[in-house]
Amino acid sequence: MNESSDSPQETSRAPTKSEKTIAALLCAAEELFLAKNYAEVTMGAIAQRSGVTKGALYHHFPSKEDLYLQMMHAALARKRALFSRALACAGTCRERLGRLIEAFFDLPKNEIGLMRLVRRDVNIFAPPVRAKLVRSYQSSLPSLVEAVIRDGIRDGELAPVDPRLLAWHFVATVEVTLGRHADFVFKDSRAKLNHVLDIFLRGAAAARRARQGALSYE
Amino acid sequence: MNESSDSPQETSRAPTKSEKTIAALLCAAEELFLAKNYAEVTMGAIAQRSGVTKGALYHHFPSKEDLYLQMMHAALARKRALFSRALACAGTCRERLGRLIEAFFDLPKNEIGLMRLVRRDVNIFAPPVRAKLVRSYQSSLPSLVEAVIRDGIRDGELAPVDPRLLAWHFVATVEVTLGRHADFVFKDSRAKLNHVLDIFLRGAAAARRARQGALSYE
DNA sequence: ATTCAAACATACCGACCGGTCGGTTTGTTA
DNA sequence: TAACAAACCGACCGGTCGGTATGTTTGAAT
Repeated sequence: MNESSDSPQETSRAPTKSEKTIAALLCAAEELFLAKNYAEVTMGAIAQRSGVTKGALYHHFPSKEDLYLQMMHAALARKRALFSRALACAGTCRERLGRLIEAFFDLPKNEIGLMRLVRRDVNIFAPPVRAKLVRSYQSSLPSLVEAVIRDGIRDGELAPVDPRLLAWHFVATVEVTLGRHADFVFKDSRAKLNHVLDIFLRGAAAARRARQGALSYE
Repeated sequence: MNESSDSPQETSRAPTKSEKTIAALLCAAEELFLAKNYAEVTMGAIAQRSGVTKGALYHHFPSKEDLYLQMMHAALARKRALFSRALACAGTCRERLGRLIEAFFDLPKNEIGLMRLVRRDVNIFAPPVRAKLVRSYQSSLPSLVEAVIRDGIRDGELAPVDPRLLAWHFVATVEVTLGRHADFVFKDSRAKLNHVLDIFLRGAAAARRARQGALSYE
């Protein structure tokens, strides 16, 4: 691997040959890991799809696991940056979460798929690696949501429930609307967005008109 | 395999030697598939844990995939029977769903784990098999919930949202409370139960006399 | 007791896959 | 253009695992 020119702060210079290869490998890995199970994706297949050989692959990545993790961490970092921007604006909790969902639904299919993939695949790695992956995922979405929810609770907009737990509920609610059936129920992503916010904030019970003036909890 | 004495209607007679072996194999498969990833569980390991050899295993099950599927289908059938009983009682939607959650939380750890396992592993099978697995899971829990929810909508207790979608939201809400963090937040499963019902029915928004005076479960 | 099929055990095969290694190309520098 | 290192190739290895072939035991019916 070449750490020589890899700095955490990306500068936009002309891409090296090596960098282009690495990018191609990471891209191929994304597609294949999305399409098939971890165990079924072979290093040979990844190399082949990248137009290089296994030798070249192992020149840049020390192992299959490392390739997967680098791919996933990069993907999660992209999401974190995107979602952070979406949540940066001021407004009510509902508005900010709406922005987030909007950004999420506007993502291309494969990018959304990666967010589901990581939740599916964490369990196949040993504890130390798994923990790192979980943290990476955590910081890419749930912890961002948690911050917004914490604000919402502080401002009396949300019920005083454990913020992290609420964040997970929110993520879970969004994830439900990613299934095929949801596409059948809602005509556009705007409808989905409102549905998610309504379900998460107001729940599934009926008779939810009069909720404005009531006392808050305790 | 011996289909000779396997009838859909189980009669309680003395278990054949072969049946005991099959049961041991299925049991071992459960434990191993729960503990490790599908690809990492070897047929040899399953046989060894059952106290037999690979030859015996392949005498009863034609393939690894088939063994996994039989194991999972049996597990899901158990759940379906249990949950059906829990939902059979009359009452409000909230009460019936409460019964269901109760039954769910009372399940031993490994049985709960199997419900999560199937959602994790569906993606590793080819479409025809996957579809069958999905249907099996679907009928073990979500479709039961859907029926209750349909009643709730009919009676004006729930908002007129697509019942199937609501059922998935409910399942997702329950699943969130299975994490480690939830055990840290709630002291007992009774607290968890009320939390799930509150979140699912009323949402996360404040401005509601949430827990105290309201009609909580039972 | 004989028989015969089901229920196992043992040894093995073939395929695959992650990873390695020696050698070759390519590009850069002096 | 000589020299050197990074990039890359492709054949190969060690090991594993699903699955099979074949022999041996059990047990119940005849």
